[in-house]
Amino acid sequence: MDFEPMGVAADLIILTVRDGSLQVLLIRRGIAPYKGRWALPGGFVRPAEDLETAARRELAEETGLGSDRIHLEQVATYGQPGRDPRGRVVSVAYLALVPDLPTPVAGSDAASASWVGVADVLGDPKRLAFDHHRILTDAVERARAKLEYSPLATAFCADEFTISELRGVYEAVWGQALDPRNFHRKVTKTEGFVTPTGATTTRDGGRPAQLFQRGTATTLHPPLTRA
Amino acid sequence: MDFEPMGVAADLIILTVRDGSLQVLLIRRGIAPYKGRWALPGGFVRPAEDLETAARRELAEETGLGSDRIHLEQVATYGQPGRDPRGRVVSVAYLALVPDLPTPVAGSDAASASWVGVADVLGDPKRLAFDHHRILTDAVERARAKLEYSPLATAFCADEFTISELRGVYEAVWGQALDPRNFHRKVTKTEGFVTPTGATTTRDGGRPAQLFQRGTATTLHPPLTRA
DNA sequence: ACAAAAGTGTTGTTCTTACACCCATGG
DNA sequence: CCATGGGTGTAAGAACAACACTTTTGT
Repeated sequence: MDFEPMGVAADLIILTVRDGSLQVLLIRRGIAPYKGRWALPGGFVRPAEDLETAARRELAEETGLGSDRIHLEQVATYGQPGRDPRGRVVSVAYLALVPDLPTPVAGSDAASASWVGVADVLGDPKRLAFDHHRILTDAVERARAKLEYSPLATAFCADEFTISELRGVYEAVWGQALDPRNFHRKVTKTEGFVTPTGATTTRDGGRPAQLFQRGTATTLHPPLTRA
Repeated sequence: MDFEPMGVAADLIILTVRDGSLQVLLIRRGIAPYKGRWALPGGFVRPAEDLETAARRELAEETGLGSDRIHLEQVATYGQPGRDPRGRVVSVAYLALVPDLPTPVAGSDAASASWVGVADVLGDPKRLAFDHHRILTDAVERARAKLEYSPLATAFCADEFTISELRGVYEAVWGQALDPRNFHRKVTKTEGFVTPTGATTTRDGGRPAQLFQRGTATTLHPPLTRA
């Protein structure tokens, strides 16, 4: 056992869909390095802590979300020497998908946290500190890909949702309009994707829509497809 | 910067297809802990070394493969406290896909390395040291999934290969027979998957088969599908 | 009545599957 | 000639895309 000790951090890409666009939770750095720049929330993994546990702890600290029901998955690990000017730090990136709750992003220790449009951030490679632009790019691509073959889009929705709300998630994440009629058919016919609750709502305007919950499927057959 | 220093290792899941079955390169551990058990090859990341560089170095050490043309991708990172009884070690797993070369697995520092059938190893959760059974499970599932939507199967083949050799890769990795005729059509019609070299071979017996090389595509549209 | 969104029907096209069939070689 | 694998044709069925059309609400 003869190794170089390194810092191990868990960084979070927390995504949500708000106002029809995909947004990411960023914090404004209050200290050097990269003071004043935007960064992904994150922090060091503690001695007796699992990687995912650390990610959930950070998630709770940043969002105030009792994180048990929040979707969280590991994306990749970044360890280029020099990626953190303070020393050798290896960062494990976790992707979190949260519904658009009226949660006002409980400001914690980090200076100020806020939701920022993903398209804006990805369009400017210098906006983020460290190698976070790269990490965000990878995480967003993961999310986009997983919507195709998994029922993950429901993670962005409240417990009960309408088909068009679900379609809004796809359209925001993929940045692409989908045919409401074909989408409706495909989603409701795919075994285990969504299950009707029996209730209806008129919150989207027009004719009342059925409400659904996530189903039990973990993969979608056949997948939904992007153009 | 106040963190618990940890060891960071790169572990390798080196897969190949030999004799019609998917095999993984394992080493027999010569020292405690888990002395005498099989384990994935790997080692600590050095101070000035990138994670992928470390993985390529280990790959070269274990297989003697000048690794530039070998497919290597990160799978996931494992960091449960207690996964290594010697101390806190976080392990970044890399998946390598190599052709069935007549390379006799250059024995290095590690006691003895050999190819073992993946089905056998996965069938016995106690065969591998540490949490390597879990890591192997994840890596194999990644490989199986990626064959569907990427031209990755060619990474298991020599520079020039026939369609039925490529089919043999799919059948070994998925553990499932495929229709030779439909497979042929699908592969040759998918833009950029394979390109004919013009040469033919009779090494598979029967009528001479065209030889192909990998194409330039990075994703397959439409994907090949498992049952 | 009208606008807006939900949801169903239909039609032509494309993809998939299963399998019949012919081709080109080695023995 | 025959066995072996390479490769093409084809027809039935499934999935898909585009869009006309009906339903049910709020205003």
